[in-house]
Amino acid sequence: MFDYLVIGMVLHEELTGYDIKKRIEQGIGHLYKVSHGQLYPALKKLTAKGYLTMNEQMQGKMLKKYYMATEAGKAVFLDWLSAPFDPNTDGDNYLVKIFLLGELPKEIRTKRLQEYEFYTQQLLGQLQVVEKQLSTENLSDREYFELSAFYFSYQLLQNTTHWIQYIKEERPLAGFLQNEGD
Amino acid sequence: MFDYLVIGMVLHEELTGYDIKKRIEQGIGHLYKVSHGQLYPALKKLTAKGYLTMNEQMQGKMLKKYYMATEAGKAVFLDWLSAPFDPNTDGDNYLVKIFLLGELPKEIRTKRLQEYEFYTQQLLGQLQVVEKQLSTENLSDREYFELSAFYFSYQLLQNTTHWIQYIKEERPLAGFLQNEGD
DNA sequence: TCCCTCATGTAAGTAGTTACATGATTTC
DNA sequence: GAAATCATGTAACTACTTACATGAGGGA
Repeated sequence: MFDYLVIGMVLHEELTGYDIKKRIEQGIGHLYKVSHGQLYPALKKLTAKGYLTMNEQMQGKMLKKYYMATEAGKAVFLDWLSAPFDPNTDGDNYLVKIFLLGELPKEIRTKRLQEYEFYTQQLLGQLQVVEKQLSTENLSDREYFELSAFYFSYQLLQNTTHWIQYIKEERPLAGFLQNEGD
Repeated sequence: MFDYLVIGMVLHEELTGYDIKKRIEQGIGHLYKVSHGQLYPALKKLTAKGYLTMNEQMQGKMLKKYYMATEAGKAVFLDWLSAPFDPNTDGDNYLVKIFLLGELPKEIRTKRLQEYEFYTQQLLGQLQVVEKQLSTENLSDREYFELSAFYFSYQLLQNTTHWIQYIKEERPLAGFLQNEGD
């Protein structure tokens, strides 16, 4: 998963390890952490496997290593990204896949987003059933805060569903946050 | 962190490993995963350290092991939970701490929630600055989906802030999801 | 001159997953 | 009688974090 994300960063441009880390952080850094102790060995491994090429360049006294995906790298990346949504492996970190989804042709992309949407709506339905069975009155402190975590999950799922519906239609992002209430 | 969560589950009642896993999953299972290959060794370790007691009981032909926190266990748990909010260690998984927050006296609890709120609002402010500098027109497919991930983070942070404000005041949970738009 | 960012790497240790392994109880 | 759930454990492997280690470049 992390390997695919790395390959996905260097499909169209040469980047250094440092750049790759920054790009990931700028996009999904609030929800996905990368340490450089994880990244540099991964770059080595992916280069050895033939999924990346490495191109050393001197800049002043600094030796920089620029990486880019090979054809083999692009192929395994697209295989991974094209695969149908699987709650077991994609349930967490679906955000990573969506972050990269622009690399897929529109038809496949839409299909994948429909699967994500279906999945989140199913989950939401399950939480709605649970929610109806809950008693939210006369709660102890303990119960109040335990339940608050449930409501947090519930809210998150609602908003995720809303977001997927929005981007599935590729509606303009500028209006995304304003339209919360519609 | 996981260790404290486990101790937190058995402060007031004896539970089996299996029960502990279920309780965690029911509360925060959508956002925090527990494997039993992680739990059973942890129960052993925490018992060896003197933070839990273990009490074996035969039920039919099944040997069940009931765990409960010792005074030492309760002490380290409360130390951990009472500690001021630290973005480095609590930034992720603040949900775990809030899940257990009912164990703290109201004053400390409120102080901790104010810290969480302050932190999320600061982050939100940062994202607002970034958002204003973004151009969201004439995006390539690639750029559209990369940015969509940014907006997801943004939305999440907005909702988290809203949620923290809500539970800080201990307002009735039943009304939480309805009041999205106010 | 100092500090921050850029830039790359290793290595020890920690944590976690997955599969292996087994068997009882309950529900349909 | 089959399937799902209850119940506990180990062990190999994988992944990740953290600290160690080094140094250049740019701006105040």
